[in-house]
Amino acid sequence: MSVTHALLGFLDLSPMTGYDLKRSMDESTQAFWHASLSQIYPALQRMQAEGLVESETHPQEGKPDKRVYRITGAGRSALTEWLEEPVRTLEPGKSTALLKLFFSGRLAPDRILRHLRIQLDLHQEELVRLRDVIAPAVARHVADAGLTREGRMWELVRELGERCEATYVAWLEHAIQEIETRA
Amino acid sequence: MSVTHALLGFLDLSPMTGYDLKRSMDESTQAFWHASLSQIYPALQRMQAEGLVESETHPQEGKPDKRVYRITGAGRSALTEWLEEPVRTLEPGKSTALLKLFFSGRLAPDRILRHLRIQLDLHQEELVRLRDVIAPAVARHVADAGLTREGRMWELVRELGERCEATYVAWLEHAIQEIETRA
DNA sequence: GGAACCATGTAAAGTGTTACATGATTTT
DNA sequence: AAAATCATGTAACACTTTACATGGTTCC
Repeated sequence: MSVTHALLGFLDLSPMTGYDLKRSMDESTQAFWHASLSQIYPALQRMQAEGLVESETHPQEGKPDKRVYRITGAGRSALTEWLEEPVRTLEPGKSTALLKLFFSGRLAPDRILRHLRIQLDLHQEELVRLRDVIAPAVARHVADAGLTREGRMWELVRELGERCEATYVAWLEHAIQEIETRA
Repeated sequence: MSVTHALLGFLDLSPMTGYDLKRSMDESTQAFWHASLSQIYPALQRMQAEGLVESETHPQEGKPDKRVYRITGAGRSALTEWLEEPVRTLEPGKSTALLKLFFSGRLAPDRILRHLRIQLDLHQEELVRLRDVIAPAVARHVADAGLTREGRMWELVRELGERCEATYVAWLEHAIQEIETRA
């Protein structure tokens, strides 16, 4: 179970609530790692039972009490151990969009084109987000908190995201043209 | 559950056993869709109960009887319906390797480099496989079976795979150099 | 006035992996 | 002699998603 490690990674940067963790993920690792709140809350409880994190409750009015989690020494050890172990296999992903395209030979060309144009929009938006929203956010965060070594990693990962999305967009344009001309 | 649709997609091309389906997936959609045998066998039974497929048993000696599945009219309808529905959201994937890199700020640079070089090997191998194994396999299959429209889709998807792997490899080389020079 | 945000969680259902169980044939 | 291929499946476990439940505040 690797939600654990993702949460430890974020909690190693600063103490946070489950809600904060979800937001952090959505704003950074979203494209290659994500988790839902109903997965995060039980995971944090389990992690506390295992001694990887500890929590403090901050009472609030009109809202549920805020529960701030903090990584423990044991948690930091577990994180380091996990980080030091290299990934030795290619992890196959899942893409419904590609699976559909793969089997779309029997579909009418204009139906395929419609699907591809929807994908093009989505990936173009993501590309813009990575360039105009995430890139400055990483830069700001590094400048503010002075997390230079961490920031270098974030920027590297973001750069891969940008390159992959650019590749995807270029391929979609190519695929659309291919199908348009041969239809 | 989309194992169902993947299986329907393959069975629409020709009748097959569960074992065949697994092999077909491994040889084609593996990078963006996969399933294990212990997922495939129960799925086929469920699909038969739902009337999406039907099966014939071919007795064999020394081996378990071969059970060949064939798509039904209802199965073909379900497949078409699914194919015609466009994918309207970006599906976030999961990459343990990227998640680790994202949190590797505290790791020693040569440890990070070791991880990245392992990844480089894996992705270079995959790139070779796509170019030298999959590309001719697609071409052969199209020539043999004359599945020209399907083949065009397969080739398009393969091309994306190749472009993405090439991008990934280039980025890994860039990341390795970055860390080597700044370490 | 409604949507989105903050903030917690539970329960049920769905999906996927790993281990187990069998056993002949073919390749290394 | 060991490993891989062919060929089927079950059982237990692990993980994820969706729906439910609550309720005040802030933005449009």
